[in-house]
Amino acid sequence: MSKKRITLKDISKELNLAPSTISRALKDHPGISAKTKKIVKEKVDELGFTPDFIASSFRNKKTRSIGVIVPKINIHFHSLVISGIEECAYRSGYNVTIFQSQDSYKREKEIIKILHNKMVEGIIVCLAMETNNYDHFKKLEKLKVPLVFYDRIPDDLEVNKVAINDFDSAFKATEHLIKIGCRRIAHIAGLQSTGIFRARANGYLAALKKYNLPIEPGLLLETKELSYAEGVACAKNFLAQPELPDGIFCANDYTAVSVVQIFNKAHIKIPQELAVVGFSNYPISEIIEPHLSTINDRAFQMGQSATKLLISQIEEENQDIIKSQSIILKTELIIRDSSRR
Amino acid sequence: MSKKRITLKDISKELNLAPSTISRALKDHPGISAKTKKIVKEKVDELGFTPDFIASSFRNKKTRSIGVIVPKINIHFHSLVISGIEECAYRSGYNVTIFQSQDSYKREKEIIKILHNKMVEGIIVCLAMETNNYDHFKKLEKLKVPLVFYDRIPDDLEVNKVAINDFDSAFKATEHLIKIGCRRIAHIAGLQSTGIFRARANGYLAALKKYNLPIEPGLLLETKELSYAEGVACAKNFLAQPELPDGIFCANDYTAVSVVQIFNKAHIKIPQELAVVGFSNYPISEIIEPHLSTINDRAFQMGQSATKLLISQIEEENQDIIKSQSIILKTELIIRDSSRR
DNA sequence: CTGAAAGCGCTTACAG
DNA sequence: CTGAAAGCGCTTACAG
Repeated sequence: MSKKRITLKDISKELNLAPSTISRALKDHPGISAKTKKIVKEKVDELGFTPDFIASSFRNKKTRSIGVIVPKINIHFHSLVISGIEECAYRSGYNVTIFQSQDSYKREKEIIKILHNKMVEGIIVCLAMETNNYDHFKKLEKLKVPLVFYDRIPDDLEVNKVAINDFDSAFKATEHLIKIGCRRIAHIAGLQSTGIFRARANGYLAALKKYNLPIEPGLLLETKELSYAEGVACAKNFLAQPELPDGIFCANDYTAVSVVQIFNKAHIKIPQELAVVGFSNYPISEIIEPHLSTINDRAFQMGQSATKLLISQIEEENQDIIKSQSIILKTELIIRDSSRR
Repeated sequence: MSKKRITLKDISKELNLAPSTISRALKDHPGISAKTKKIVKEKVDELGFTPDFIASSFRNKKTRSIGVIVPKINIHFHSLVISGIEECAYRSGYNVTIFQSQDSYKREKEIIKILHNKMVEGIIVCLAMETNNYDHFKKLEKLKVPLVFYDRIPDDLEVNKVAINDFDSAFKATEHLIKIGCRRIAHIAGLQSTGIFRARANGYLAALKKYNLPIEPGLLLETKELSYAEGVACAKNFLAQPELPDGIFCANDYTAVSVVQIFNKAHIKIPQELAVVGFSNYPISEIIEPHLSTINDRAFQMGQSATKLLISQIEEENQDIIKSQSIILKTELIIRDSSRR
């Protein structure tokens, strides 16, 4: 499609040297004289030659490219993870090819099939919501394609993974509410069939238990996707209860924002009468009034760690001794006005 | 790295057929008997063969892969555009390799160099903030690498581009404020050396002119990056003026949100005493109270259109007759409570 | 309808 | 320090 590319052979003809010499000179191969290297590099610059990357990928069986499968790119958390992936990959000389599963199991399988065609040297995945069969990943493992999961991770599979400790984070958040004096603490939870949301709910429950606070089923509401609208519904549910909660820990920031707004409208003072903690440290948490206490979930670092881990596996010489690694990132409780008393 | 891949040759040996026959059978080539196709396909399924994509890319000089350069992935607008790009590319059988320029001219040039190595068949770009020299793109054009720009576009270059009409959109927004009765309308503008922000400011000015409203320099404030914090500063500036504005059109939603919050705190009623319109339809515009009127800037469609345009250029047989195309997407003024009287 | 052969542009083991 | 040769796994023009 473009006009004819310049090849190694063209350079070799121009200089009366073998193509192999040109190739080596360009790679600073030790067994080539400095003089030869110099004239080769000059000619290459003059003609604007760049080696054909596909040809050399083909020859080397190395594409220096990694695949990433996310549910949706336009979710802030994932866009931050991708940003961390790209940043780390770029510095290491890899490119990032990106796919959206749209939370569909079928599409995830299709993508795996495409990626398996060896265009990538390794894959980073956040599972689709629908996925609960992992055979497509097991196939990849057999072919020794390095694989790293982040955030949503296959339940009981020995895999490389990067995650935060959702249980601990939820425990910390709930404990914080207890320590500032809350005694009737509610939780807006994500879908309990998803591991991370179950862990957050369990962390909440564990904190209540540790401080001998009663556990009331009516104060733990499960949502399907932690949407703003679902948060509004939960907040109204709490408001309608005979005794109001004095603290709410929400499994994400969107639902926490709805709680803040609905209770504001009901003239219940935040944080004096109701303290609120969210989860994820979305940009909105610093904009809503009062600013929202939340858990920094380290999305950018998650992308970086996943990439580092993946690349280390790709470049590991002895593929046989590789063990699956699990990286747990430390989260941080950010205390802002919504829970500052 | 993986165990030995199965190749065409392996299949051909198993079936006592020539590799060329296998290759053709798999592509449903007309000159192969249905019977042969059937046995080939069965064997291929049995052995789990998939053709080596790199080898065929190398042979065909086609990677079916497009490159995308965005300033930063974790900006909502860009993540939406990328989402549109991925969606459209996936349906057309292309993959998307993504790079962040981090708004650096130097890095943008490096990326172009990497991409030029022919790993991609075409490129979609949103210029880095710093970029005002386009030589690196001109080089690509000479090599006939299809190129499409979106959002931030080289000033006076004949290129393929997808954008919205910023002037018209700003005009519409300002006109809306005038029609609901505002007479002292301010504008929080983006950096005026950037084309799109200049166009928005000009649209604002044109609307004032058309309706014979006075143009007061003190009511047009330029910011560097339309950040939330800059919005706060502008809002305070307006509040300190002897006569307050009764309408503000902001060049993005973040600054509009700051205006809403600062004026709320000063007990100025929105929309009764001050009407506000933002730009971009960020998720926060539907969360902040009162909900924000804004311009839907069609980010997802922008990604889709850019991809369609790029692919049409890639697949155009006769590369010589290609003219650069310019697609302008229609924006939509979304009226919400912040400007509903 | 099928096969033999050449070649895409590199890289590397081998030879000198 | 340099070169000749083989080959990565496909595809396609040519021949039959």
